[in-house]
Amino acid sequence: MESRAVTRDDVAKVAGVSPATVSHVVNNGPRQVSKETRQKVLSAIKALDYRPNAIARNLRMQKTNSIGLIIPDNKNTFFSEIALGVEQVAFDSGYIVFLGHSAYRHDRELSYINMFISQQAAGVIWIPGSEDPTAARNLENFNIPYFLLDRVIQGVDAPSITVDNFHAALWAVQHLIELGHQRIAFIKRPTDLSHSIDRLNGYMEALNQAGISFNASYVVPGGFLLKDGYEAGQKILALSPRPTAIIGYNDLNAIGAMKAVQVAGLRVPEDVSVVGIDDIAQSEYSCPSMTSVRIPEYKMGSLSAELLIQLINKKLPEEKRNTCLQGELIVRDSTAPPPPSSSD
Amino acid sequence: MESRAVTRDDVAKVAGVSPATVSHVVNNGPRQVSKETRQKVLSAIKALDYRPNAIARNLRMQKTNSIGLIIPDNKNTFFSEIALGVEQVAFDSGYIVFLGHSAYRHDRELSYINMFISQQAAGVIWIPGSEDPTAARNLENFNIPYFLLDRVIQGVDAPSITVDNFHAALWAVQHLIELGHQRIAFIKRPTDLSHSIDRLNGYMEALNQAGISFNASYVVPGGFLLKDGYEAGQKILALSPRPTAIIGYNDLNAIGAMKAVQVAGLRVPEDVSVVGIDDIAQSEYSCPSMTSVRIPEYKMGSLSAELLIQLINKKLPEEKRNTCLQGELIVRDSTAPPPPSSSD
DNA sequence: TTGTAAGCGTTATCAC
DNA sequence: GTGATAACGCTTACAA
Repeated sequence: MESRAVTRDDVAKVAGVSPATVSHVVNNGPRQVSKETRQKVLSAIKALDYRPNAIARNLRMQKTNSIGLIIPDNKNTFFSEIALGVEQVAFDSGYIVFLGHSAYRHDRELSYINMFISQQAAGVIWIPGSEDPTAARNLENFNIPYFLLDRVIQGVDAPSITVDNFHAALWAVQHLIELGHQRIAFIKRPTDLSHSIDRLNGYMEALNQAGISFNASYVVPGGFLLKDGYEAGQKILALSPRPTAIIGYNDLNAIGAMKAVQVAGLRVPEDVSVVGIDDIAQSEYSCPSMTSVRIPEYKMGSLSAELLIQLINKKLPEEKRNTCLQGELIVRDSTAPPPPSSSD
Repeated sequence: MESRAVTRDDVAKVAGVSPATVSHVVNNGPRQVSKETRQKVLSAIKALDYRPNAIARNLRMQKTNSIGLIIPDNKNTFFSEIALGVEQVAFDSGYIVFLGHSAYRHDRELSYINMFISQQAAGVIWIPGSEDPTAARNLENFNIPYFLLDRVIQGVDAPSITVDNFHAALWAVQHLIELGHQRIAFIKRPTDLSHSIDRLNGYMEALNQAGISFNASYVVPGGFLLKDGYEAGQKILALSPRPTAIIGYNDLNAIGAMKAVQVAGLRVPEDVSVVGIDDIAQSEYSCPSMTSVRIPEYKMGSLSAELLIQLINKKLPEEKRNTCLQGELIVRDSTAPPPPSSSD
């Protein structure tokens, strides 16, 4: 039962050929094998149910076909769709994906990077959960190609795929301003990273362009879950004068904020408009009155895998080294805002 | 730049000791190393930034520390939480996870199983997307321990962690019957697997126990996404006499059905009650009036990894080979149903 | 067209 | 307490 695994030499023995010939049949080259010999080898392989040992192959070839992927949290649909995109492309290209969660912690990030180095990963795709450049430097020291996703790290000049977060937020605010809103609240990420800072900057720039003065109390921190948005929404609704619109820095907290509005007995969008940045929670069904700036997260994953594989094969064109994807405004609340209240 | 990787021999040379000694320092044994020698080795390791090559180690040891995981679809929160649970436990135990998506297709499932065999995975965790036993047989032939998650395969006697789907559905229906409902519709999985059959059986058994005759037209197929539930909900609302309650075979299609109810100008739960099986979409915020039977999907993932590792180490107690987890009824709509319509 | 053998970076079994 | 050396299963240059 607990018998030794079938190796290439076993196949060679049964087929009555040399081990090298078996290799050349298995790999379809680089040497020619006569039709007759090939047939003998193939039937021996089938008879023994021989599976080439990828570990031995990897050691000999000094390279693997595995790609390391680190995302902060697979519970967050934004990241799980990215992981899906990475896996699909990797699979189609014969790569296999190691999945790690950083939980936004740099020590876990670093552990995974070090594991990937040990495992001789062919490349790494990675959504940084912190600003620490150590992990990136490690990969560089070991010449492992990598792509940063969604966020960049200050001082690290690496291949990356990001989203134009500045314009995503800018468009969201402009949309609301066009509808006549003046008091626009913004739920921001509690601990800032490059992408959340960009969104906040887009928010401020849009206000600035419209000549609306910035009110710091309208910027409320909140996590990215429904309950976080709910709580942030409650804080926002308690402000005076009450904002007439809320932008969530992601779609889930926007939906949570929307619930807070409804629970407070107010209507969306007649009393308070809500806009989410990103739209993975399928708002057209769950929140038909919520406008969103849709971010192509699946595309981020699939594209990053595609480009990483090009990078591994040293075929990545320079102009694709840093790609920035645009979000798309999906308008679902065309209703005009309420008439200005007395304090305006 | 493109220099050869630092190996154990390089470290030995710099430290002025033999390669074997380096190994024993790196692995903390099995041999004793004098404090002085150890220090020389450690500083050489640091100076050269030496990382042991896991591939070479795996080949020599004839085993790896990787676990293969196959889920149908990472976009589905149910599966992505499972993946999260698996990864957390694996990481804490020093294992690394290969992630594969089957997309419910057996050919992809089989491809991944074969990749895992090639990669000499220490174990496999796997949510079967089909009833085909081939993949399971393959793992058995290669003595790779595995756990089936969420579903079982007919004719395959394997370690498994499942959910008591029968009672999950039974409780959902009993809850509705207690509220006075008689016409209860059920959104079922379009293509049946063991777990969805169990849910349907639970539905029928509860009706049976309550002496309510089964109405086949009240069982409507629908996928597991919001839009699928929305469409199934529309079909259900068009039935005559109209059901007063809808059970979704998962929470997302239940939420979709709820939207259909609202769009039709009806109230939830006064006109139509909705119950979802599972509750990962955080219904307390997104659908405060939807009752759910919560299924512990994170626990499924973490427990499966824990037990798989025990199985790998031949320490799995027989009684833990097949575990069935219970769902939990979360009641959010205590409102009584509308008075019976004329046709009753 | 095929066989032989070196070597990938480890661990483990020998000696010393 | 330490140093040589034989595997592990494979790819591939070199012989035949």
